[in-house]
Amino acid sequence: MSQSNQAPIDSPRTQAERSALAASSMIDSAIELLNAQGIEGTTLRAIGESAGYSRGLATHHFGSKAGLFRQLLRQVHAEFIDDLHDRVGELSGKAALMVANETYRDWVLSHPNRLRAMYILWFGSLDPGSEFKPNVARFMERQRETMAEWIRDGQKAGEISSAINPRRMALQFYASLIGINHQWLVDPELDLQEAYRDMKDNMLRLLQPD
Amino acid sequence: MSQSNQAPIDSPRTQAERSALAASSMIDSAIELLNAQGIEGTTLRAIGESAGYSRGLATHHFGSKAGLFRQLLRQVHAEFIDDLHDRVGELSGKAALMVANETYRDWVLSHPNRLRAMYILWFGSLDPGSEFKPNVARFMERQRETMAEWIRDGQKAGEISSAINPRRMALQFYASLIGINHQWLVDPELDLQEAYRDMKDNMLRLLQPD
DNA sequence: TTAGACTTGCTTGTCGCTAACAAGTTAATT
DNA sequence: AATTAACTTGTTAGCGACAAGCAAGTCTAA
Repeated sequence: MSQSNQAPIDSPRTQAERSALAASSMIDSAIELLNAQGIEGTTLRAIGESAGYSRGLATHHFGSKAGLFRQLLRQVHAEFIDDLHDRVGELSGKAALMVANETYRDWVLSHPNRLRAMYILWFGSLDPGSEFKPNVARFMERQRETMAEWIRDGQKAGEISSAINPRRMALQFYASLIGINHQWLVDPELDLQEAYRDMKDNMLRLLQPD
Repeated sequence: MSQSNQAPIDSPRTQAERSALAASSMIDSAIELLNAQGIEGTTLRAIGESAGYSRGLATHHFGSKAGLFRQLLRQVHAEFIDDLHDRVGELSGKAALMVANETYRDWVLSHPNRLRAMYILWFGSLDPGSEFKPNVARFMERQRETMAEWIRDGQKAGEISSAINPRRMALQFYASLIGINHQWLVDPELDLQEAYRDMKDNMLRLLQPD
């Protein structure tokens, strides 16, 4: 297998830089490998070597394969949340929900490999033995709570039906998101943008006060 | 690891019976192991031995781990479809959609291990290297098409809004189902029955003619 | 019916690969 | 120069997969 990344030509001066670069290169390699080969094909040896290092460095840095995936998820989760936060800004209620929908859709287009890697790990995480399932559960719970908060704001503003239970409706919305992305991963022919548009329309319809 | 199943005391007389019993015992063992240990922990050795046979029989029967999972899914899919068909009967339109929802919910209660094993494999199937992804994709596509047909019937009968695109709405409904089950698997504390009830209410609301 | 040939079900031996850990080497910091 | 951190290499147990062999069941012919 050819090396898709290379060790830096000018090695960084400090240990911290050297270490950080190695970790980040290996995370990037892992994302590419997850997209190309799946979880099984993403071996620690392949991660290290395709990042330009030895077969053992990934283990040394992350302790275990699960440790690496945990770190990978932490990073992608943080990137997504930062992006979402920037785009939602001071919005709340319906508007925030719509922007969140669009942020997801745009990630599919702009960072498809990162999103796919994240979902591959999410869906792989429900193995009873999985060590990073708690990370996934916590992230999803926080996302749902954020959505529920937006719904509450929208109710106060009168733009969302007060008959709705925010926490439960957030769960339904989040389920739609996950289910759509799953079906897209299983069948890449699926028109994801159309599905996102339909989901958005349905959400608006369900939120509307009578 | 103790053996949860045992080889039959009275060995069946014919080769065909012997073989069928072995295959079925190993599939059952695999379902239990998937629930207890996940995909990784479900080794071919454990499957064979916990069914009362040798470490090599699962490989011999199913060719590979993927082959075994393929067969497992084929069986569980068939069981589910049979059950669904029995319960839906001659119903169509809204009524059929509601019965399908209830059938799913009841499976969660009556065959939790079978359902969980199925979902573990579904979610594990989107590995690029997965050999049983096509099975999953085809099953889901057929289920969606069945739902779309019910929606079309409901539109003809005037009980479902004619503004709806059946194929696309079926995708949305199916996504909800998958997403809810995923979140339940990640967090078993989640109130699945409540989520199913909410999903049903939302479906009715979305289908309703203006 | 029954003895030997044949077929099928099952077990054991083995190989290459993996994750993980330990021990060693090289590079940076003090 | 001494110490610490980053990285590489050696090694082990366990995995899936395949091949070879053994045992149980089935068939055929006298």
